[in-house]
Amino acid sequence: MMFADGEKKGTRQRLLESAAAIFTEKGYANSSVAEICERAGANIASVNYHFRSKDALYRSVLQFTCEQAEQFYPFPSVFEEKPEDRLYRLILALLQRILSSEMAGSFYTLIAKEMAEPTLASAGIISREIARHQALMREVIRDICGHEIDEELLLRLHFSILSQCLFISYNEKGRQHHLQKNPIQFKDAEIFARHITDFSLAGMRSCCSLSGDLS
Amino acid sequence: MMFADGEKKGTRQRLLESAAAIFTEKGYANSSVAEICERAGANIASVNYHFRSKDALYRSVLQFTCEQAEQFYPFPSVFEEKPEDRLYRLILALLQRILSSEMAGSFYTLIAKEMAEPTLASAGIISREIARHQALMREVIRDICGHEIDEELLLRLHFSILSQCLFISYNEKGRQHHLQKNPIQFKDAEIFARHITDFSLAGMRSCCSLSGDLS
Amino acid sequence: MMFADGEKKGTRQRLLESAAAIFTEKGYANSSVAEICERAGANIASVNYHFRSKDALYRSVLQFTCEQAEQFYPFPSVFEEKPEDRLYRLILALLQRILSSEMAGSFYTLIAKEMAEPTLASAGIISREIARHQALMREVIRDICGHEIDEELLLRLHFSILSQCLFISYNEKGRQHHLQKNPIQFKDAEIFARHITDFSLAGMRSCCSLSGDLS
Amino acid sequence: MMFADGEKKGTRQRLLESAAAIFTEKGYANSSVAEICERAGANIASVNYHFRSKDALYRSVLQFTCEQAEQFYPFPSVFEEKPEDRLYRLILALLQRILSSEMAGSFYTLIAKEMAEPTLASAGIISREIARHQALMREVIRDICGHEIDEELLLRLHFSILSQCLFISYNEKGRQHHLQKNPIQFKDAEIFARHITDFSLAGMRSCCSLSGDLS
DNA sequence: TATGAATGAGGTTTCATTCAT
DNA sequence: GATGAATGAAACCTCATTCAT
Repeated sequence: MMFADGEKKGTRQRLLESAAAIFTEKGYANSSVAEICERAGANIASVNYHFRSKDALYRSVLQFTCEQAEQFYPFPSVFEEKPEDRLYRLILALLQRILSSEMAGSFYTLIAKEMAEPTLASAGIISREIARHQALMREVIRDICGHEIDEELLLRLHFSILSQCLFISYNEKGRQHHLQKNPIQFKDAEIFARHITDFSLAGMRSCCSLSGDLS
Repeated sequence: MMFADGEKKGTRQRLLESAAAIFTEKGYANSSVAEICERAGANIASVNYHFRSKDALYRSVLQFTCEQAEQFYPFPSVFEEKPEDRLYRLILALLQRILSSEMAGSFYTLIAKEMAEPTLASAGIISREIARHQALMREVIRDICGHEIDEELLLRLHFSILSQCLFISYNEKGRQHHLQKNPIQFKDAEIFARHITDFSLAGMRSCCSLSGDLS
Repeated sequence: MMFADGEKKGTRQRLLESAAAIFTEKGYANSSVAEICERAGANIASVNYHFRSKDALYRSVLQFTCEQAEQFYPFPSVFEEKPEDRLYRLILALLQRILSSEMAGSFYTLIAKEMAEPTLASAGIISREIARHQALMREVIRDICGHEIDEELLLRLHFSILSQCLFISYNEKGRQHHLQKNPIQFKDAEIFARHITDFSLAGMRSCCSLSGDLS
Repeated sequence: MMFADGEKKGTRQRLLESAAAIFTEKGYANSSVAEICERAGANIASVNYHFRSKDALYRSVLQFTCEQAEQFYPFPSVFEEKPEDRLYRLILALLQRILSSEMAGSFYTLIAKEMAEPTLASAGIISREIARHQALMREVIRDICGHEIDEELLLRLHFSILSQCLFISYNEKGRQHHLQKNPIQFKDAEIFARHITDFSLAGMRSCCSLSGDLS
């Protein structure tokens, strides 16, 4: 059922947004169906009515936040300018997807939580989406390092870049609590993207030439 | 009551080890006292007898795994060889602490989980230990980049290195499930440490000279 | 969902009545949620569904029995006959509230138990209701002893009267067991009210004139 | 086992005193064996070792506090002065037994709690001791009202006096919390005894003459 | 004589889910 | 299409008691 702008959102949609926010904040295990319904102003039975189970709701949330992220902060297309700029744009989009408060929840924060404490429920969509992003990233890395790059090295470079990006999601009460004085905000996205890009560009080039020298 | 080496361990110790393993595997919220006791071959009330609560048990596990890590894989002392080698040793020790299967659980995996989904119970020991490791890392970075390095940049460099190390802990069912074909094993620690070191050394130097150029 | 008179009561109401009876009989600490649910023919989780906790159920029971008492045996209005008769009616109403078996539980028996072993949960409603009854009682005492009566004396007279009334609640297995051959029943209420009134009237007058002589 | 003055008290004695204090403060149900042992500086198994069970410890505490009360504040012998003075002394001794802080616990406070929430464990000693005090009280009442007094009336007069005395024990957190501004202290015992005596003397005389008139 | 360790029964509470309307 | 009531399983915790030394 679709609503025109300004019309009242349906219960299903409100549940989706409420759940997205709460799962993003607390993770799957620490979120209760009751709390999600309460924040959505819906009946406690509505989750099971609309989604069959908490588990299925979670999967719907992954789908929903994934689409939202794609819509708000699309990844740069492959056919663009210099690879260095594409890398920056790719990293920036990732950070924005994590730090933005415009969306109901953050798909990539959920992904980061899934890495730490996987919910078997997630398998499908997360793997698919990561693969999609990975393909873009590998393309960029190849453009920078040369297409003859070793597969193992490619995996590791992707790993190094991705880990820095997802680590950004451990904000507020997690990393910030132990490491950071001030929480990282959306407006810092560009600065951090710049840093990660520069850091990683140098890292990539160095690793490639080392590897090249050896072979 | 004291036991000679090799003799049967006391219940408290078995609980500690069982809990370390289970918390490391599943995280705090997904672990149940019943399961911990069962694996330890202990009565379900024994957690309360020995530790007062699940929460306090968790804190004891943090303490225990922290000490174990320090004992098995100590960080390199400050008074050592070249800074580049010290960086490598620092990173290697971290990866070993995460990947080793010799210990009952992994303190740094618990830290990584705490970053993703913080348990307020953790505050003390984790902050303290992170600060300790951070101090060592900052010292190395300063030795490499020069002691006049900007504080903001120092924070970001530490962030970039640490994120790669902790991300290694998202193994088995997490990252591995979505990213990796094969789980990372203890024997890979040196390879990965080498990679992260090289990648980060280049990143650091590049960021420093960029920063230096600007000033 | 509404029920016509005589129709089956809702679970919430059955829980309230069951809890009122059991708390009145055994006190808070000796009553278990399981027993309350069993007597109400309800699931053990229903207390939490309807009242959130045993504690909150207890507060609801205080409220419920208080209203019931007020409805069944209202205190005499201030604008009545001679003060001596008002005193009698006030005391009688109190005893009836304690001894009646028409109501699910006895608010004033709960109050008496709270005096002996206070539950911090009770504070609000009990203090309020006691203050209400105290105001009525002080008014009567003043009418009998003269309005210039000393505040200290007023407190003590109220104390002497109230203590006799509440002591009546230590019935069945308490006082009766040690002091009384036969339990005091509802039909004895008038006899006892008569006794306490006469005893206290004489006491009040004597204390007042003694006090008057001194001044 | 007896100890000379100044010698270290045995565990059994320390348990008795600790239990007396805690039972007096919280009542049987709200006191835990663990807390009693802790306050006594004894092992948690010591209660069962020395007394067989919590229940048996409680009975020992009743016995112990009863003897202590008798020793510190003996009731006036029957062969004394005027009945009015004897009544005063009887009431005063009761209040002192309740309010004194010299003793490890208060037998009469325990009695008052037993009235509100009887522990079947208590039966024996409490009935016996109450009967003893009742006999003294009845003797006094008879001396004042005349020995031909009606048995029913005698019971009621005893009831009226005793209820006022025991009500004093609902101190600190109970009655005081709802009724009293300041807690009643040991030094107030005489004032209260005076009040209860005067109040009750007048009540008794009035009830007797009323009863006499009727007959 | 005494104790630290351990236990089992039972308590309250949480929670996802199902039922009946 | 939606909901308030109800439920069963399982979680954590408390506690008096017992065991083994």
